[in-house]
Formats: sequence, structure tokens, C-alpha cells
Amino acid sequence: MSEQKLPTRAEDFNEWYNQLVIRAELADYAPVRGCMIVRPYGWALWENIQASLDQRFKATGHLNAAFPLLIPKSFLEREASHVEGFSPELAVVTIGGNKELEEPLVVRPTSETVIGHAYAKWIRSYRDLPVLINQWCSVVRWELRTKLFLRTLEFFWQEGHTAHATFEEAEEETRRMLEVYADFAVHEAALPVIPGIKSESERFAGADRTYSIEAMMGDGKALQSGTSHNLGQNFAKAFDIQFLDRDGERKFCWTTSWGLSTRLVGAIIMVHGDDQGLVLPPRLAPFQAVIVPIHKNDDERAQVMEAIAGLQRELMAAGIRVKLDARDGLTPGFKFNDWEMRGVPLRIEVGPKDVAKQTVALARRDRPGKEGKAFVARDGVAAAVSATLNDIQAALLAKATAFRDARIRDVTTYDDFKEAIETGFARAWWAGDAALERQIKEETKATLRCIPLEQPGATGACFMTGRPATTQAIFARAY
RNA sequence: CGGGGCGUGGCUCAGCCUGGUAGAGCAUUCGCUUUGGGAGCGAAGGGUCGCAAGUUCAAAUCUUGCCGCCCCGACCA
Repeated sequence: MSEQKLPTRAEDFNEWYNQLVIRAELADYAPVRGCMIVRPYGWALWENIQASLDQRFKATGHLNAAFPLLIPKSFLEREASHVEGFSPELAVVTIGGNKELEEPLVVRPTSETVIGHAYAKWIRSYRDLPVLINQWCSVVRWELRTKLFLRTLEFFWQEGHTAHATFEEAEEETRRMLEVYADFAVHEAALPVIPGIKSESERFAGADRTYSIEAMMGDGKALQSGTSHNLGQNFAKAFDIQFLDRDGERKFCWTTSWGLSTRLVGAIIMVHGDDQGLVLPPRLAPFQAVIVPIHKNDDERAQVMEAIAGLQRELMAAGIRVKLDARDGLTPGFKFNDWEMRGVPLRIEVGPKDVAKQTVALARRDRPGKEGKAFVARDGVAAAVSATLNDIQAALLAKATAFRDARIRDVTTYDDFKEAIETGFARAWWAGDAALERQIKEETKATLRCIPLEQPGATGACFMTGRPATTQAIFARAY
């Protein structure tokens, strides 16, 4: 339950976020630094994200499996850049059953290695390929600075791991899953995202190519919201994943991995939330509509609750996730604020006047105050609710897209660039290298988020080097 | 690891400077009145003051050490 106002986003975006996560009851701090307890409301949101993604994974031919939490430390060391990338943030188990272990075990920071080990055993022939497996799990990375949902020591995600006979197939898979993420982000989470490829310096440790979807948060900063890696033959060589091809030759597989985490919950909060609290996209909201009964005495209460019972049945039958707030002793006003904090897309008020007039009041979360409130006929209300939820879903995407586009600036000079990243993304022709990226980062805190897949097609002069460039890149400060 | 802040009922905090019976608001429980935008009154329960040592007749308060958490920076999904 929430009793006071949040800081506004303009006042202190960071504090707004921290308080909102706690007060909307999405998550809480755990007894261990940097760890998070995902509360039922937050988990319900994650479950909807899972269901929606899982269905897409299955539709593209993937199966779920479960690989172990503990991995021999030596596994991590087999792929040179992988160990270099992850060793600083490993949690290592050295004692088991009171005895020092012969070989330390790491708590998985990601599962390429242990899955690579399994694939080496399972894959014999080109007929075994492709292998398309996903797992839902949590992983641990010993981060220095943490923040609920965005960066915690343990986080929940899915990681897909596939093996293919050719580079082209692996690349196709990598791009397909990036497309799945983008489609999910746009159509389910109402997050406009920019799919693109990472520069060498931002690449996953052990990948040949890393793709990501980048979203703009409500403060103009970027959040990498899903990644897809073409691992080439790096892990196949490290774990000896070979197959006998049609031509009778033994060859190394081409593997991919792709992941999307509970960080996406953070994206939803920071993109759609407003000064009243959370705003959830209807397609993912644990409750799409909340019914608030209004009554002054027992008579009214009986009437109203009876009307609501029928209403609730009808909405549920129409497939709408509806919550009845029958809590005693709280005023309607309190409940309005409470559910606004928790981001329920649509509020349905039912009072004595509604019962008498055969109406209900619908209040849209995305349009505060009277503007978003409408009285509709009780008859056919399920259709009206469904239509309104669709409207809200579309409105959230449109609003977020407009916000983002207004804050992407095409820049041609470093000065313009510095100005652009104060409020959003800078887009520019780019022909620089890793050293220049590092310099830009040191001077401005902005990083190369991605080189968007969608390019204007022309050429231009790199905004830093002046050299001819064939692609534009997106730069921003990022979470 | 650097900088900042904070540890006192479930939560937010006051009290500490200047040592002397542990406080407030919110929450909880009960009662009555309320209920279309964060209700009111009355009563009640609830605290090893982060841990340890020291100073003192006496420590939430002073001293020293330790631990933990949050925020900002470097590193990262």
C-alpha cells in the first residue's frame, strides 16, 4: 500500500525509480547487498513477459531445457575472451559439504560453457543440427553497483543457445531472435526499440557479432533491452562441438546465444511510468482492469457488489485479467491512487449511481484525471473494456515513440553531439574505431549503443574523423 | 576501490552538539462515525537505540574499532 506522493521524474528520476519499484510492490531489497526479492506483483509481470516470449521461442522451433547452476571454473577459462570478460564478476564456490573442493565451481554468469560441453556430447552429425534450446533461469554476476531490476547480483532471464552447420545459418538465427525480441518489445511491452549491431568494444565476451535492441528511457538514457550473439566457432572450438558434414568432413559448429532479462521490467517502468507511478502496457499487466466499488451504506454495498459480481464474470469470460478491490475500510480515493501507483491500465468504478443508470465508469491510466474518465453502458461493457485496453496499448507505444523520436538528434559535430546526449540519443555518421569510442566515453560518458540495422543508405562524413562513412551509429549515455 | 549519506517500534524519522525514566507521524488492533480522488475521533499493543570494546555513578547520546545498507563515480545485461 502506498500513502505518499512520489518524487517527480523531473525532480529526481533516479529516486523516482527507486521508490516506485518499492512502492508499486514490484520488488524489495534482499538481505544480501545487490540482490533483489521479486514480489508477487513484479513476478506476475515477469511471468507475462515469459509467457509471451516463450510462445515466440516455441513458434520458431526452440525447446526449453534446464542446465546446472554450478559450472567447473575451468570451463570458463577455455574461451579466452569469455574468461577475460567474466572473471572479474564471478561468484565462486570453493567449499562443499564442509570440504574444500578440488576444483572451484562458479555460479553461472551465463551458460555458454556448460551448454557447449553438453552440445559436444550430443552433436555427431549434420543430421543433429540445428540444436535449438532455451532455458529460463537466474544467473549471478558480482556487479559493483546495483539497482533493482536494472543490475542486480542475481538476475532472472532466458538464454537461448543454438548450434548450426554453417555461419549463414547461425547468423540467420542470431538475426531472427533479435527480430523476435524487437517484435516482443514493440507489440507486447509497447517499447519502441532500435535493433542494431554492437561495435567491437561493446561486443559480448566470446562473440563474433553482438546485436541488441536499444530503448530510450524517460530521462533520455539508453537501456540495452535484449541481446543476440553470433558466437562464430569460438565456443565450438573451445568445447569441441564438432559434427560430420554431408561431405564426410568433420567440422566445428557455429553457435549463437541470445538473452533477455528482468531488466526489461526496468525498461517498462522507465519508459511508461509517470509522476503518479507505474503505467503498465495492457498486454503484459498482471491486472488489466481493477474494479473499485463505491458505496455509503450496507444497502448500497449489497447492490453494488451484486452488480460487480456479474460484471466481473463477464469480463473474465471475455479473457480480461480483472481484479476486484473489495478491501474494506479504504476510501475509493485511496484505492484510485493505489492502483495508479501500481500501473493498472484501466480502472472500473461502480457506485450506486452506476447501478441505477446501468453504467460503469472507465478511467484510463494513461490519461490522468477527468480526461481519461468515461461513463459507458453496462450493456456490452466487455467489448468496451477490450477496445479501451487496445487503445491504451497503442497509445503507450505512440507516446513512447514520439518521445524517443523527439530526442534523437542527427549530429555532425562533436559540440552538437555533446548537447544531444544531454537529453537523448545522438545519431551520426561514424567511421571511428575502438580508441575513439573510448575517448568519447571518457569525455562525455556516452557510448556507441548500436549501429542500427536500418540505415539511410547514403554516405556521409564521420562526425569525429571527417572520413567518409557508410553507416550511422547511435550514441547515448546508458544504464 | 574513491566520494557522500544513513543505521533508534513494521515504515519514515526526531532525540545525540550540552550523558540522567526512549519520542513523533504513518502502519497495526479494537470501537464509533465515514466512503464518487489519498477519511475523522477515541483507545490499545509494539523498541537488545547495527555490533563490540572503552570512558562514566550513569551512554541512543562521548571515544575507538568493526559490520551493514543506500546514493554518486570507475566496471557491466
